[in-house]
Amino acid sequence: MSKEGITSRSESFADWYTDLVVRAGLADYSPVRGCMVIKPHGYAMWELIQQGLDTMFKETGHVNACFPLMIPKSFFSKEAQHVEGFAKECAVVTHYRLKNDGEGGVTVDPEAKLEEELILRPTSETIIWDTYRNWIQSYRDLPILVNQWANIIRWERRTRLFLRTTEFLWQEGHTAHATYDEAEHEARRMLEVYRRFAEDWLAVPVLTGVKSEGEKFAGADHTYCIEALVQDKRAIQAGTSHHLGQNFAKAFDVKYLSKEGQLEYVYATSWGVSTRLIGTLIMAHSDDKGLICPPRVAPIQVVILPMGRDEETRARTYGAADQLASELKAIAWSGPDLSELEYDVPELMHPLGSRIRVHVDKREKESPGFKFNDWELKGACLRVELGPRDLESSSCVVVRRDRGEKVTVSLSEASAYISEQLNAMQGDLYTAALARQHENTFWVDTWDEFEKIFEGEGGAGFVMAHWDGTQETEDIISEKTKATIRCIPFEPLREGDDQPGTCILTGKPSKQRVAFAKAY
RNA sequence: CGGGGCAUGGCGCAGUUUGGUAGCGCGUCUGGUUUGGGACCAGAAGGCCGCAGGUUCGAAUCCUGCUGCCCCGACCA
Repeated sequence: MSKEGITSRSESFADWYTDLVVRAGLADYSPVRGCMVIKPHGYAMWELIQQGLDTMFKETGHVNACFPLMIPKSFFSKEAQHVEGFAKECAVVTHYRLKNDGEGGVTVDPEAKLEEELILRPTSETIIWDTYRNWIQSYRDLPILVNQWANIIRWERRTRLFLRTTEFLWQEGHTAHATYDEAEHEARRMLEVYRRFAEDWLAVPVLTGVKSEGEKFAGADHTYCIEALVQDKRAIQAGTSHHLGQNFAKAFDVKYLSKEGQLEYVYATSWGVSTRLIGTLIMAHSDDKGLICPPRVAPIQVVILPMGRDEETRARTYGAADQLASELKAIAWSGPDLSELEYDVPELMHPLGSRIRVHVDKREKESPGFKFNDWELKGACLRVELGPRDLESSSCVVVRRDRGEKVTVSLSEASAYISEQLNAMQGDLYTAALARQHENTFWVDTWDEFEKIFEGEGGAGFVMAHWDGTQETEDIISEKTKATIRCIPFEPLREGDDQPGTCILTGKPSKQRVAFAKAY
C-alpha cells in the first residue's frame, strides 16, 4: 500500500478490502487478537443499519429486549445439536477476581474460581429459551416476538475486519409460536425483511433460499438465508432466519396450554444479521479510490467543499456553503420509493423519515485536491465544490461518488438536484450490483465444466447446477472445488431451474438446481 | 491446528548478511507562503530497536528461549 491511495482490487482484493476499511476510518485492529475497534465513521454506518432494520422489526410487531452476555455452562448441554455447532469456539469465564502478582502486575486469583463456569454467548438461544419457559404458560402468551441488539463472542480461528471477528455486533430475533405453520411464516417473513433491507438499503441484490443440511444452523429444523455476490465473485451469507421447530422448547421444557387444554411444546424461530453487512456492502460497491456507500446508509451523504485563496473569498464561499447546507438539512430525505419492486411482505414497511446528512469541510490546512481524495476514500455520496469561480455564476460543481463526473448546477437548483441524485445513486448502485450478479451467474450441466469454472484462486460467481440432495455429494463437491451450496433458491432464477435433472457429480436424480459458489 | 511472514518514534519502512554514535518518508508542533485533483520552504519535538537470558570491550545486528500480530490452508455468520 502506498501512502497515497489503497491497494487496487486487481492487485489483491483482500488487501484492497483491509486497506479500505482501515484507511477510510471505519475500523481498526485492537490489542486483542481477532477483535476490532469500530471507529465513529464505521459505527455511524451500523447505527443507520440499526435504525432501518429496527423500524422494520417494529412494523412487524417485534419488541426489543436484552439478555445477559454470560450463560451458565450447564445450559449448553441441554441441546446437543446446537452445542456441536459452537462448542469449539466458546470463550469461558472461570474466575471472578484478580490479585497482585507481587511483580507489578496482576494474576488470576485461584481462590476466586467460579462454581459454575460461564460461557460468553456465541448466540443466545439457550438463555432466551430458559427465560421463555417462565414467560409462557398458555396459548394467550403466544406469540412472543422479541429482538435483541447485542454483541457476540465466537473464538474464530481466522478473522477479518467486519466479515469475521471474535466479537461482533448483531441483532438476534427470537420468537415463540403455537404452531409449526406460524413459526414457518415468521421465519419466511423475517427473511423477506432481510431481503428487502439488503436490496433497498444496502443496494445489494441477494438470492433467497434454504440451506442444505450441511450448511444449516445446528439447532435448527431448517435455515433460510440471503446470499450476496461481491466483486471478487465470492458469495457471502448476509443474513439467516431459522425455523427451530420444537428443538429448544424440548431442550428447555417450554410448553403451553392450548385452547383445547392440551400441553404442547412451543415452536421457535431465530434470525439475525451482523456487522458483516458492512463488509458486504463495502465489497459489493466500492472501488479503488475507496468506499462507495449507498445513500441510505452513508454517514455523510453530501460534503461541501468551500474554497478560497484569501480571507475575503473564504468568507463568501463559506457563507454560500453554510447556506446550501442548511437548505439540504431542511430536506426530508428517506430515499427513493422502490415499492414498485413488489416485495412479498404483508406489512407495509416504509423507510425512516430523515434529513439529508451534509457536512461542510472547512479544514484550511488541507488542499482541495487532498479533500477530493479524502472524501472519495471515506465514501461521501456527493461532493459539492464551491469556489470563487462558481460564486461568479451563482453555481456549484456536484460530483457523484459512483460516477465521478463534474456537473455544474446553479445554486438555486442545487438542493433539489442533490436530493434527486441521492435517489438516483441509491437505485443505480442496486442496478449495477444486480447486473454484476447476473453476469456472474452461470448454468452448468457437466462435471468437467463445473470443476473448470471453480479452478484457481478467487470466486467464480454463482453456479446453478443439479445436485442429488445428499450430504455425501455436497462434501465431495466442496472438497474437490472449494465451492459450497449457498442455498436452494425459493424461486427459479431461470425458467426450468426448479425442474428435475441429474446431479452434476453423481448423475443421480436431482429435484432442482441449487446455487453453488465459493464463499466468505 | 499446520505453513509462511513480521515485530525499530504516532503510522509506514531501511539498517541485521559482515556487531562500532539509531536513520528515512509520512504525520505532529512553530513560523511564513499557499488553496479548482493528494501544496511548498524553514525550524522543532518525538525511540528500553517486542520480552527474557546469553556471547562480546561493545548487540537493533550473533546465539537460545518466549510472547504477540498479520497472511495462506483445515473449521465457521
